[in-house]
Amino acid sequence: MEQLITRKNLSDQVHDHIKRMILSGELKGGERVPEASLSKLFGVSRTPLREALKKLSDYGLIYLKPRSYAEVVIITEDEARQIAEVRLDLEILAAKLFIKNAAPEDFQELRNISEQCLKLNEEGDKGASFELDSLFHMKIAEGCGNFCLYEIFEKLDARIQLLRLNQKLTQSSLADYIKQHSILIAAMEKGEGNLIESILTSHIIHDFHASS
Amino acid sequence: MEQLITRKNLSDQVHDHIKRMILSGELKGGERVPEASLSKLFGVSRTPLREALKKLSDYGLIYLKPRSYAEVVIITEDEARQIAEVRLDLEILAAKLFIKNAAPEDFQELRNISEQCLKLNEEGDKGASFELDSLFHMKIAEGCGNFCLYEIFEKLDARIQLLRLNQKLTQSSLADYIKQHSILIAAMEKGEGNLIESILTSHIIHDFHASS
DNA sequence: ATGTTTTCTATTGTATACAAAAAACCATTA
DNA sequence: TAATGGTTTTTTGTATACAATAGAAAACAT
Repeated sequence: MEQLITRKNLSDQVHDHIKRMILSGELKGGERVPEASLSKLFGVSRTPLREALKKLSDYGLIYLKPRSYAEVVIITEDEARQIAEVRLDLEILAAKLFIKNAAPEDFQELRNISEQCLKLNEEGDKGASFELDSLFHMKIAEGCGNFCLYEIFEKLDARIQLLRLNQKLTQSSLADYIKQHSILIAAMEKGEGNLIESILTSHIIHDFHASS
Repeated sequence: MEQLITRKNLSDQVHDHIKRMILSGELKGGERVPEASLSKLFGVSRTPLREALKKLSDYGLIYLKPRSYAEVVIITEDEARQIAEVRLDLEILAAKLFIKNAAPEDFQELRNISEQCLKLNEEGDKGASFELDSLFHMKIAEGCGNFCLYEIFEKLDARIQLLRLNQKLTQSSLADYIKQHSILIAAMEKGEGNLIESILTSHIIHDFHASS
């Protein structure tokens, strides 16, 4: 956690940069990611770039074909289904732990994020709205008090964001989706486990169906 | 999956080797892992070694203090609790998916592993017995048909094995633990969800309590 | 024209050299 | 003696050069 402040080494910077390029759609699925050209683009040597690519590969964002080229992954429909399956299970766990461990401020933060997410969607800023949606779910993972679970969410989140890129959602359908966040918060505050499960189930299914 | 066959690049070999050194206790928690001396030990340059260390760091086996040294992680009691918490949840998910997706041969394989695991413990070969215990749980993750879940298990498994090193368990207590595998298999064959949950709960709690 | 072999080129894998920073050491001082 | 400051040493961060291999292109045979 503490190196988040000092992290100035090129590997991590490059990693974050390429990650953003992938998640913004600048680098598309299937596109090749040659070390040489990217290192020239960023003005760094191949060493930190290789380390960045390896990490991206571990996080499932690029496919590192050994002794050959690297390319941005394409998430198949079946993989998306599997990710949603695991995600639903873990979101339920995270929400239940959140109830036990979160402070009132954490709930307030969720409300703020949720409101802003909805507002950004109304303003038509899809990209920023997506980011806040991710943040909403990550905040639950953070507030649940289980760092191991948070790490798993981090890895899943990258691939979920990648899936979003291929979703063609209308603004109103997205609004419905985002509004579920408030319902979830309410259910968590009341501690109603069954309700949480059903809300999340419909929430994640919504997410998955939109992508397939 | 396919590079498991061809993987002959030094980074991965070194990674596996160091991982084994850590999980066998040859490299103890808190011990420093300097690049230079290890690269000399393995007869490779620092480049593949660095890549191996980065990966080990991503898998939570070593702590890479930026611009400083690397050391084998020490899993605190609280972290162990968190890992067990997530693990229990995911084992239940995996077992339920296993029921739906596994072939009869998969069940047979579980039985074989479980039996051999028990035998090795009776023979006093703790290390090999532990390995088969890990394999048992990994086979469930493999057979459940969700690769994403399998990947998460892979990461958790490394840390769980590390925890085992500090457990001081008697042979008979271990035998009790291993015997629960057969009960779990039976419950999975009958498809009794509630029973699976209670078995796994006591199984994982056993694991955790032994480590704290 | 098509399939196969061969050569070439582009790209990754590895080693090494140098730069930068942190940790360890030691002398100095209050 | 404990604390402090500067110096040395160790260790990591980065760049670059060379080796090896896979993919692409070209030459060849059928």
